[in-house]
Amino acid sequence: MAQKVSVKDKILATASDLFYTQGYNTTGINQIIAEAGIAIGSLYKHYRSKNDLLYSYLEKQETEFFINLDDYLKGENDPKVKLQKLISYRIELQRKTNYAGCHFIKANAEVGRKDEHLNELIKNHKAKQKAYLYQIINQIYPDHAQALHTILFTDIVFSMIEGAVLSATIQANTDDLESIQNAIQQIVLHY
Amino acid sequence: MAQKVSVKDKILATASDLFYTQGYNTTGINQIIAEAGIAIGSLYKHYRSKNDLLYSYLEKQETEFFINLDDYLKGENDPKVKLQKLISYRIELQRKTNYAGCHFIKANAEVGRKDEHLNELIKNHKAKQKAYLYQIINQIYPDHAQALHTILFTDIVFSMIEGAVLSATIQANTDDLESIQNAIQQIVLHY
DNA sequence: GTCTATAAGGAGATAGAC
DNA sequence: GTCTATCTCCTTATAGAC
Repeated sequence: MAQKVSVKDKILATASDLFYTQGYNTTGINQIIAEAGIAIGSLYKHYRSKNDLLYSYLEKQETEFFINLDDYLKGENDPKVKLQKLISYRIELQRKTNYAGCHFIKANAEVGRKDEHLNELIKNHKAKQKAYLYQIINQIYPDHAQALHTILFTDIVFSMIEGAVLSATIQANTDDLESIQNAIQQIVLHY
Repeated sequence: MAQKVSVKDKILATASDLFYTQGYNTTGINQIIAEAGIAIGSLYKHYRSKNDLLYSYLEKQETEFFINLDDYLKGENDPKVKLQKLISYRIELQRKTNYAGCHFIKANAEVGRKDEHLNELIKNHKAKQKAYLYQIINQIYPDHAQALHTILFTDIVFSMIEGAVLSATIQANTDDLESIQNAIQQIVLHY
């Protein structure tokens, strides 16, 4: 069973790349089939519509994001270092993708809340990211005896990361991501 | 000189509203002229292209954003209160616009850095926002004798605001904006 | 799986009459 | 300023032959 790279996977890989780098609305079906080197009949055999392709793209990103993050943090036990590395993970991702930003934020800005299914995918992803962060911060401050409670600290760190990733897509650099990494490091070491 | 509302202004107002609420790429020229109740000939008499309309829209937003912010903070002298009110300003803006987010971030996500002129407009706006914030924070900590330097503190507050505004567009609420307002309040009061 | 043809509609933009 | 006509091109999606 299975060829090396199935046609279905090739379609999704090409569409994903185009949606991410040049946007969903400005990517046409014809461009997808041309760059994937497949026939239009094959595309509509595997995917009902362009919208269906968008969902599949984000569902795959959702899975891969956390698999790669787990892999990146594997073997690290100090939660303070984990938090630093979580930001390093985002920095490396931005550099690798030429500062293309977060897949989900981009889709949100292009399509928005009109599409309920899409909005659910995006909200779920962001909730998972926040929960992941909470779990690390809770290990740093297990007794909650800090100036800022764990939940509130998670909220502000989450917002910082979101804002700094956004800034990377505008400025085409990781300056703000490095700033917040530096500041969070200082906060965690001193308090 | 001047009618009550010039045709040129009406075009820009309609286009601005549509670009902001439903996006630039998904808004057509025909929709703009229909909702503005003007003729297509008039549109192209005042604006060279749809792209030209996008620039004019953001240039006007740039001006209005700071005029309204100045007005909102007018009469407030305590920099700590100013910082709180600056975030309240963003919270009110999001509630008023049904959580449509930041005009510039949306344009950045839809068009991106491909359009150099657009990217310049966006970078300038964000730089001005940061400078505005820096000026307030510098009044709070004029001697810099704090754990976090003024520049670094400005960076993280800026990222927090950006991230929390973004979150408002995804969640259709101001929870994260209120969280960061709360946290910043605590930080400023205690340190 | 491939190919081509085509439907049905929308896009941005221009030109000319009034 | 208004109106309508039109140009050219592109869009998503379907159908059928091979």
